[in-house]
Amino acid sequence: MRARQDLISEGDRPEHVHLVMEGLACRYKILPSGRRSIVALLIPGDFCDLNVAILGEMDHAIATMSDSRIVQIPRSTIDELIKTHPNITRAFWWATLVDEGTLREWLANMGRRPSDKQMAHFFCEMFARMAAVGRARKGRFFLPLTQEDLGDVLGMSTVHVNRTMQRLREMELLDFSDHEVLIRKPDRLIEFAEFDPNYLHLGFREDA
Amino acid sequence: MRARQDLISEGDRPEHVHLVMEGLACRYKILPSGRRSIVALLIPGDFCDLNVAILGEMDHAIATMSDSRIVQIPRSTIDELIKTHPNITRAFWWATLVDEGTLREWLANMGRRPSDKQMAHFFCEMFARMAAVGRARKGRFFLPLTQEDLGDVLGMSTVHVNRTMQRLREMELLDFSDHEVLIRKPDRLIEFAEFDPNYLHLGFREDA
DNA sequence: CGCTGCCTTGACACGCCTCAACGAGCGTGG
DNA sequence: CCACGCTCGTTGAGGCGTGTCAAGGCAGCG
Repeated sequence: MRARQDLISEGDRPEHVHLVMEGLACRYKILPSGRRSIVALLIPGDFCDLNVAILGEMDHAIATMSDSRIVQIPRSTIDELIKTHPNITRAFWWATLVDEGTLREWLANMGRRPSDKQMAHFFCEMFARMAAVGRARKGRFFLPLTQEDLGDVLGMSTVHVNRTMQRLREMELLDFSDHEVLIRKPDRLIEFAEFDPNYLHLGFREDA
Repeated sequence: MRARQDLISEGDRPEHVHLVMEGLACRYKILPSGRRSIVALLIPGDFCDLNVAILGEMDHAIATMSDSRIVQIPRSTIDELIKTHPNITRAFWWATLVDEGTLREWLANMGRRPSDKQMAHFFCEMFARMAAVGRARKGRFFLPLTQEDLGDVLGMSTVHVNRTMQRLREMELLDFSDHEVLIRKPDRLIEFAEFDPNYLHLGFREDA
């Protein structure tokens, strides 16, 4: 799929479950005021809408951020797997629980951290996730977001995103330009952001 | 359990899954700065930590807000159910997906709404949820939170919680004192808060 | 060449936080 | 029985963080 296209809209009851193979997508909501809130980013390996298999109706929309490769899996296939393969069901469930953990972290991050730490924390998370699926090398990874998108992720205005980024750059923690992130001083960034990846449950899946 | 006690702490790997029968509990995180963020409220009928059954380790803590009645279910029982009863697994999964939807709504709420609407939205949600489990009558329900707690839910300071509440009271939308909420003008409150309960997936479970 | 999208900057206003103090209710102990 | 200390709600003053508005620059592209 091309960049900036809706995979699914709020209220849909799609017949397929989507899985990101390549590229970047996001979950978002549009509020009555017209403002957008991005509530999750989906990277290769992430399911977009396992919700649908269970809940039926989407309570948010999903769109691509960049050109992406997306796999569609018929809902009936998922249903079948759930009925017959407890282990796979468990894995699916596991995936949604990790999503949930990430949401909690974002919520705490947004509610109780100053904007620079919040932003730093976000980049730490993306780095950890991208690295976990082999999409980061030497502190570098591709992140096709504009500053406006970032604002919708972090809940701040574009102007403030811009200024906060400049501060992180001046602190020599990271660079972000041309859709590429470069982590300059990983240790100091992690320390500054107070980043603890436990909520991502990356580990070696020993807990599954 | 008595009020204000931890059911589970971050990092625990408890042997039981907890279910709230009576009272109120919350999920929360303490940030390194010492600030608390409450990321969910658990009312009668809510599971506290199905996470544990799948993920193993808690990435947040859970505490009671009021005296509560809590049921403990051995983890092994849950495991057993998952292995042998796809329908029950599906129901558990359903529950965590609803939690997730609520988190997304809180996130959008916190990031992109002014504080008065955010607060109004929160009360709408609690009313809807309490009503759904028969804990609300005539626009009244019990909510054992202090203004400080509310601040940790909404991501604002106690002082600002206080002032925002006064505004909602002056608008004659609702009252909240002595741990009791009274919705004065439900229609106007819902309109003001731009509340749409779809994300709670209450319905009649037709989508399950 | 003139779009258009995105980043950047400045000025200004306001929302919200912090600090500080006070009052009301309430349980506890003298 | 009253004094005390606690928690919680309330208020005021002042300052900083962020949002808004507006303008300009730069690169890509038709």
